[in-house]
Amino acid sequence: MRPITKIADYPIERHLTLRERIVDFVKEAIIKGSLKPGERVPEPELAEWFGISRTPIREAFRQLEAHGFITFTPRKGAIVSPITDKDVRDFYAIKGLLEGYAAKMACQKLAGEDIKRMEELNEQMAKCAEKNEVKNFFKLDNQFHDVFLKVCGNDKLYNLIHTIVQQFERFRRTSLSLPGRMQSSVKQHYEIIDAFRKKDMALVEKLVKANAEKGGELLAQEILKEKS
Amino acid sequence: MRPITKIADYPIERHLTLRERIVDFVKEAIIKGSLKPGERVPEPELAEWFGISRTPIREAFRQLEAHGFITFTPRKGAIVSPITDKDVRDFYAIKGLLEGYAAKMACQKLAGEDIKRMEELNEQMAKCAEKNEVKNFFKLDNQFHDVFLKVCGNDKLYNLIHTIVQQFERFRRTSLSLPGRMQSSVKQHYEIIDAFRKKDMALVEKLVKANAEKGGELLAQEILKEKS
DNA sequence: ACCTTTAGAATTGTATACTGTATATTTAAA
DNA sequence: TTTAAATATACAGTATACAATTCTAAAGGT
Repeated sequence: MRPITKIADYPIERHLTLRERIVDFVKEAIIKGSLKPGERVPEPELAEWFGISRTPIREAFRQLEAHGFITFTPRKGAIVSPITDKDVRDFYAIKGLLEGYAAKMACQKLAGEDIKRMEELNEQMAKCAEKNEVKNFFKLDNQFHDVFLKVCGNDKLYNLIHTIVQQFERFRRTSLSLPGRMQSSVKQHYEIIDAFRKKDMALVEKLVKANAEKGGELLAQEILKEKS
Repeated sequence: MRPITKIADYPIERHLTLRERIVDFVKEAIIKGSLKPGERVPEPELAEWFGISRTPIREAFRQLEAHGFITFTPRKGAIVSPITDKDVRDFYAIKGLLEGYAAKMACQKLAGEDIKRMEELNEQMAKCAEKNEVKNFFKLDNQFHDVFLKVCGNDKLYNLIHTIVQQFERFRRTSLSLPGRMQSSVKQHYEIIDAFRKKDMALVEKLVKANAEKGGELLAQEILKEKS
């Protein structure tokens, strides 16, 4: 018989646990917008839907709760965390602060090739802006920011920003689709790239912060509109 | 018969769920240091110890994991999250940034009575420093920072700083007990109060940031020593 | 003596079942 | 018709049981 153990030598496609799959699913649903803020997320319904027991779902809920995606109200069960315009402003003030700092720290370390990559990404974003391709623009924008966030050297900071941003992905897309927003973002990015090239730490920090705050402000207004 | 429903009128002492109690217990154990970084936290053992089933424990673990207290390794189970000196430096850079910003924002809003409270707290801290009462000093220090963190007006920021700080409580105490650390902290606080009184936003930000960074640096060194 | 295999122990992941409490609904009485 | 009480229902919390996987260790063959 052939040595079956050979299988072990190949990278085993680790099957996600049910809990992990539920986390991914619900998170995705919230981000995509199919689950709206305030909407109930009933445990038994999910269990039935997936054909599994409540146990892994409850564990997933704890994780989602801890990351701010869902909120537990004593005997109402779980609902998608509602977000007010103040929440957005608060969070984006933090995001701007953190990203600005990260950019400042990355400033010296940034290699020429990093800057080149940012330029390429921004050019692609410009194209997306022309064609009004929000989804692609969104992806590229994340990659753009990732360049200097990774380089800044503070891993905790990188993770923290990611956690924060993730909670607002559901609104960011609608914000980007506002008329002219993508174009103005591209313009801001060029300024940022320029500042990076000059290695002007203070300017980089200021611009990145301004970029975040601008986005936050638009988002906040968007949420206010949705509410009414 | 007397109307039993009257009972409902009184604030019912809501009993904590087992999960919540486990979370508190483990968190406390980690903070106090009875559970050390890298140490295993076995599910079945806790279950037996408390005389309960594994279910609430597993849910508690998800929460603790999400907040960075424990780490899951695929089939090793849970261990207390190890912390390197780099982790501390990274986190305190963030903390300094956030607290500095919070202080700056609070600067205008701070009432005379708030400043008075900070002064009182700092005087008590000075006494603790003399008597070398680390535990009390620690509490007062938290209250001191809470004054302007609450006033800053950004609730998310307040929560975020709390989450971060909590993870390092286990090290902060040992750091405070270093010779002269409490005294120097008290001195820094007086400078901060002074800046608040002058409503010098830039100075307040700078001092608060410096205060955090100083603490972080000492902590990082302390951890390096413990490692060796 | 060494490698392989296989049985066993331990541990995580999941399902099912039970319990207590709260909310909803229905029924009875004023 | 309104209110109050009682029953039913739904759901969160918890316990127990089982399945699947992995690590350990001992047994057997080369």
